Amino acid sequence: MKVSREQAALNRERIVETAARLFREKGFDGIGVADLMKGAGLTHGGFYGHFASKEVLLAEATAKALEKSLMKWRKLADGAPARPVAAIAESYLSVAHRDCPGRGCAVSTLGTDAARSGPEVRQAMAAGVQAQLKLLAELEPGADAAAQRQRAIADYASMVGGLVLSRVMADPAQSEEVLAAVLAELEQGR
Amino acid sequence: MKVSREQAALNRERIVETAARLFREKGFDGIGVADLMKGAGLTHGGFYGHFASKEVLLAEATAKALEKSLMKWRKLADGAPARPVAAIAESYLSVAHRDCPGRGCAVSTLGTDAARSGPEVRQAMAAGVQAQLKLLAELEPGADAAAQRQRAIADYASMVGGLVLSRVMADPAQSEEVLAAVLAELEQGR
DNA sequence: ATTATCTATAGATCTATAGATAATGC
DNA sequence: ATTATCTATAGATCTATAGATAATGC
Repeated sequence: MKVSREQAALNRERIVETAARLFREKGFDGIGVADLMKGAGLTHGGFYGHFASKEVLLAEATAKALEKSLMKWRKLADGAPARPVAAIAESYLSVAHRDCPGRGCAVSTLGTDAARSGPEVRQAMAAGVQAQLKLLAELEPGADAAAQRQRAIADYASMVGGLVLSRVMADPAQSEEVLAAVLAELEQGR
Repeated sequence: MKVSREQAALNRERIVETAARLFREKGFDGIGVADLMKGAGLTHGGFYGHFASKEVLLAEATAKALEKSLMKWRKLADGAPARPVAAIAESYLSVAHRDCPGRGCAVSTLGTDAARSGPEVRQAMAAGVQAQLKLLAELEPGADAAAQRQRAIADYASMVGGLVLSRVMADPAQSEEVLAAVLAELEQGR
């Protein structure tokens, strides 16, 4: 039953990764500790050897999800140096992203849950958002740093809101109209 | 114990109003039928005389909340005929709105919950969003109806995303920076 | 007689803990 | 000997239902 320390660390990692996916797919209250552990291939009693509470995992999974998003943004920007923000926006406001909430931006899937959560979770998400805003601001055109940051915030808000709206729309045509409109207006603006 | 038909209809109405507030404040899974009924001054057993299930109430409360938002937008637009969209955006991206989720836009509080819900709830929210987009499009400047609608969608997405981000930010200064930036960029765009 | 509401509870599920188990690491 | 995981369960909570109650509406 017992595993090596190394394996235990890998198990912990797998719990966080599984949680980062399942929370984004089902929401904070949509998945329980037992099913979460099952998803990671463990039994639910073992959970509390790794985490003090479900909420601690929420915070960690949120941070992990946003770290991965930041890495993805960096890659997208590096792959399109002439128009990095447009590359990020096109990826963000895509049908693929809309249909894969479990691997996408945690703000678009867990933003409202986080806003209602305790300080640990909110802090984790706020820090992740700030990191993404920092990168986005560097990539934005603009007269000065303040103008770049303002644009970064506005663009991020458009992307988050656009994706949330596209997921609310049950009709695919309506949903894709939203994605296309937000993207078009975003690229028109510059 | 029994009340008149008229009173029963008023009670049903009060359950929906209470639900519309509490769901927006606490999320779909953050409030149970018992507490909901308590909030409406009734006992929880009586709930199922009015609604077939909690999910049916979710859909109805969502529709009610969005109807009220639409009425508010109409009023704001009528009160500022020279710049109706700006008036709506200023109200939407305000500290007051951020701090009163229970009386504010249901997309900003329940959008991600709705995206994970069944067809009834999603349909209710999608219909509410379409009604708001219709009004907003009429108020937008633009060469033709298509341009107006595109702007309406993009502006709505900015507002929703901006408010969600502002609620994620635990630090008031950061939160208000988001509101101000989205609003400024939105008004600059025209 | 009908029915809106209440009390009580069934049955499921959820977080967290206690204690047993068995393999690791000294 | 230590400890990562497992089994089992406590205690709380949640949706939904059953049956009783008492006031309305015919």
